[in-house]
Amino acid sequence: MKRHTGPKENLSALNAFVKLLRSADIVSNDVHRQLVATGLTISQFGILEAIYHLGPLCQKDLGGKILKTAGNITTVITNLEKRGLVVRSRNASDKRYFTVSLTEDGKTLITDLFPLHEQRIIDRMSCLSTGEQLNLIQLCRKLAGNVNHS
Amino acid sequence: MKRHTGPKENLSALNAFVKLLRSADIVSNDVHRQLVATGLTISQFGILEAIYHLGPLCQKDLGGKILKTAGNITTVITNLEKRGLVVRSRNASDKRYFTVSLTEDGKTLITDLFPLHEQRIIDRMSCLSTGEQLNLIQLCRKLAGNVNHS
DNA sequence: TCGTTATAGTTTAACATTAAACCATAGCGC
DNA sequence: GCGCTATGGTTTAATGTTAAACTATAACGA
Repeated sequence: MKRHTGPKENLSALNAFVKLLRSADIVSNDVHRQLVATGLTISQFGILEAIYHLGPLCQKDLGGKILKTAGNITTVITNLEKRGLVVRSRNASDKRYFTVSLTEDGKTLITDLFPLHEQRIIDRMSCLSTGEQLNLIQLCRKLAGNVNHS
Repeated sequence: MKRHTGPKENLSALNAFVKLLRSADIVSNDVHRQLVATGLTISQFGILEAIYHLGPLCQKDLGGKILKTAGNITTVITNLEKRGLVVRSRNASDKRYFTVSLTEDGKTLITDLFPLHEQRIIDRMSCLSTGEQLNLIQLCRKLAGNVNHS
């Protein structure tokens, strides 16, 4: 078990880090650019998408889904609520929780938007073959420390 | 040349997209978490690092390095200047440009911080073998549309 | 030279984001 | 029931972030 690796090994680690962050940034920008036209931010879209797929969630769980802090979730949910796209409701049995659900307007919007979003992702990722995509998924899974989950 | 691929191919594209963004997010958070103690934000660190490695740059180029908009660079540079870590100087031959350089304080700080930062990256990426890191670099290069650059 | 266009940077308004301090509710042990 | 601790959510202060409108300088063509 070798503790210190040589400069060459380190270079690939540094390069991989930089390339990973940068490509994720570029791809994310490309895919989300059109969101501007809908008046939604990336985080707002992420919240709508999460509830759309998983059903009503509490703010803590939503924070886990889009990897943001509790304070931030408060802000984003408040802004979505102002636009009438979601509603908070107190959980009766445990009053610490809110359950955040889509309104009819919110459901309509995300139902319209999601297929287009999905297609943009498919188009953007098409520069990789299916085999390369699966390869990338494996590497990212290892990096995220996520060994068994789908 | 097939235009429409089946649902299975699409699934891997969607999955790769989600995993890419999420793993980049997780890795970035892990590596940058300790920056809080230095009082620097990720963007501020990125600017210092860019000038440290490339020498004085104009704001436009700095924006290209950390992939942020011009308005944002103005803010970040202003905050770095307030802390005395960088200075703006007007370019004499073309007065539209500023050249942003490190002050002595800025140089000292990034010189101290960078080796630790580098080591954290190496440690964080060590869950991938060198071969896997090179593999990841290739895939990210393709995704970023960056076919020839190192 | 004048008008047009391009480019670097700033400003503005709105929202995002974080860490840290805080509030309220819940759970637990005595 | 009373503290203690844990947990979900909010608030605050500071900074980041964007798109869009704007200013200033430069480049270019008629």
